Amino acid sequence: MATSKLKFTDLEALGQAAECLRTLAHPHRLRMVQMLLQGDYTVGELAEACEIPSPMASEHLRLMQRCGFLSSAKDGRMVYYQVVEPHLQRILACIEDRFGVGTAAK
Amino acid sequence: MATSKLKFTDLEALGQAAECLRTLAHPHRLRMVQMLLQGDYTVGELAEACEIPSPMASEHLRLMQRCGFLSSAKDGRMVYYQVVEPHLQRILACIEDRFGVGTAAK
DNA sequence: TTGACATGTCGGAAGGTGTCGATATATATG
DNA sequence: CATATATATCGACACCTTCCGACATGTCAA
Repeated sequence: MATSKLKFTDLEALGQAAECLRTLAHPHRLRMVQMLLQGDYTVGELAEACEIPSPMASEHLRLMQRCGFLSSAKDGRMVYYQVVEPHLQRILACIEDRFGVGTAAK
Repeated sequence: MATSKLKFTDLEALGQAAECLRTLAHPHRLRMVQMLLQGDYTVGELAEACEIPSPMASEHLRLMQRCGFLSSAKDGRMVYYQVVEPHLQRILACIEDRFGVGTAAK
């Protein structure tokens, strides 16, 4: 191909992008991000929604916090997490568009 | 939280989404998808751009084809791959927006 | 203080993934 | 035919992630 004005992201940046995507690529973490994009939740609430014990949820949240996806705010003995990475909303919208959104409006 | 009309994707669908994201979450595969969104390339061209041997590129392409991301067309002894999953363009746009696009316009 | 609860952290076992080398298939050239 | 090229596939190994159990930290209530 006669490379005219093609622009590619360099492999090093793509390595960081891949790391972020791998952090996101887990059903429980996807669920947590999806929930946190719609409101604030504690570790326990997120754990219950994912049907996993709280310590494991805490570990997933820690991974996403280290990636810069989430921030946490302590309130008493509860900890609320929030989404701080703005691109997550667009990516989750893609996923919901492709894999559907549950009709569980309760 | 008084769950009013929150809609969450069920965990099984998120499992499939996570599998797709894991397939995408690799620097070489991201580069291949980025290139294939801008034109047609052979296995060898993709391998050279990723600085990996062709057999390894072939393996990455096979993974993405099994995920439904790509399709292939044979022309002589070359094989051209194309992007067939429409959401990939939006996701790559997100990644380029977050991690930048190389200014290597040659 | 003691006890209960919410969250966080550590160590190890099991499974999956990436990478490499060698080999296989298919196609064009001489 | 033999050879070279392009792509695909297989086996094996190291590495990473996930998960679980146990324990630690921190906070509230009595």
